[in-house]
Amino acid sequence: MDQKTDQVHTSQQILDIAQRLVQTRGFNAFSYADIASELKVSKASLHYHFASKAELGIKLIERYEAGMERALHEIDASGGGAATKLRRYVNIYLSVLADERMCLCGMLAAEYVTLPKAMQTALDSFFALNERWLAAILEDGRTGGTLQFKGKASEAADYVIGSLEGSMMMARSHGGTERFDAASRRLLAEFGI
Amino acid sequence: MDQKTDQVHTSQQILDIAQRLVQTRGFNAFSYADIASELKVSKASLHYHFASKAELGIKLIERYEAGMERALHEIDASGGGAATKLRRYVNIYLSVLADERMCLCGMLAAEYVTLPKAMQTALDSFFALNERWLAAILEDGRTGGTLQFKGKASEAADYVIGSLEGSMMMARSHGGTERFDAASRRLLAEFGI
DNA sequence: GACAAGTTACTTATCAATAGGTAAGCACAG
DNA sequence: CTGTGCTTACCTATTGATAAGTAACTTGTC
Repeated sequence: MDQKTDQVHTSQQILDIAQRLVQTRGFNAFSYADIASELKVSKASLHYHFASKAELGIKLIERYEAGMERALHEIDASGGGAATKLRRYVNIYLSVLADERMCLCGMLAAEYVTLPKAMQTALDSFFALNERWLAAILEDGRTGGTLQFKGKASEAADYVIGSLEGSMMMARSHGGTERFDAASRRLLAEFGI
Repeated sequence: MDQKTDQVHTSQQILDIAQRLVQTRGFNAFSYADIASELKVSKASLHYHFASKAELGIKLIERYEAGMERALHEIDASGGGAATKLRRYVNIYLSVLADERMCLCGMLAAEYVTLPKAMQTALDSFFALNERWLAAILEDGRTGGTLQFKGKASEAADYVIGSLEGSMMMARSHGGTERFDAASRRLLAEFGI
């Protein structure tokens, strides 16, 4: 097999495994050894691709944010009103939970104070992206009369993010998505949908 | 000094320090060495009081749940309607956040899958207590006309807990309580208060 | 009330396992 | 023969945990 392809392939595989481990166990509860044994490569090989755990963590957040950005653009492009877009946003969280995972960044938010500064900065950026996008959708919906809420759209956006992340966390220990479903329906109902 | 008093004293101090560490850093991100150096005792001494980290964790949750139970009984006894009681419940979370901490159990919920079974069970019990109490208050308020919401009270209670825990988590990385204040006001508004 | 026999609350010293990380070198494609 | 993608073989620090000992106090027995 081609080496360059291999490199990309291996790097991606490392990130895939690491992401799943962070989403299920958290950043402080997995090690290079965990990835190495699963991928059947040496720990040193992991250090070749990601010099330090902090660097791996940063790449993980950046990739996750890029994926989220793509998903948000797809929602933007897919047509439908603000209410539909909000529903689709909630469904992103639902699909993560259905895979028995936490949101990568929700997990990392819990570990925030223990993370390297660069990871904290990357995390801030992820949540800022979500807040901006959500606030715009909410404001748009209120203007168009399809969404109802009071106060600043940015505050409402923070509320939505906090609610979804928290409900996800709570639902995870009970298995299944029922609790999250109920909570997200309630959240959407607040906006009149 | 009296020995028995000493034991209680030291055990409490260990729990106090461990609790703060879990609430700020998480269970997987602190060690016996952290407590030992802060309390200026040997690690072995910690193992004398709490044979294993898992045992320490269980005691931590049990004590926290007992404290919560006391706080809830105080709210019950303090008079006032369901709306006032709900407000006071939210204020418990607010005071924890004002101390720059996460809810102990909210933190542990994030680490759920990495915890010893006995800790998971203790955690379940904590959240079950909160859910039961909240559901009763909510149902009471709805019956009395002081709180408005739709659907099952237990589901509404789950929603409140998830929202509060999540908003707390999100607020923590931004310092201050403003974001949590805004979110909790919005949450309470949902119930018509 | 004296004194042996515990008990309590620690200590020092040590352990195996694991953490993240590095140095040096090998195989192989271009 | 050079660079890429790895490996083997380490290293140091830290993890939770244990063994063995000690000083200080308590308890039961005579």
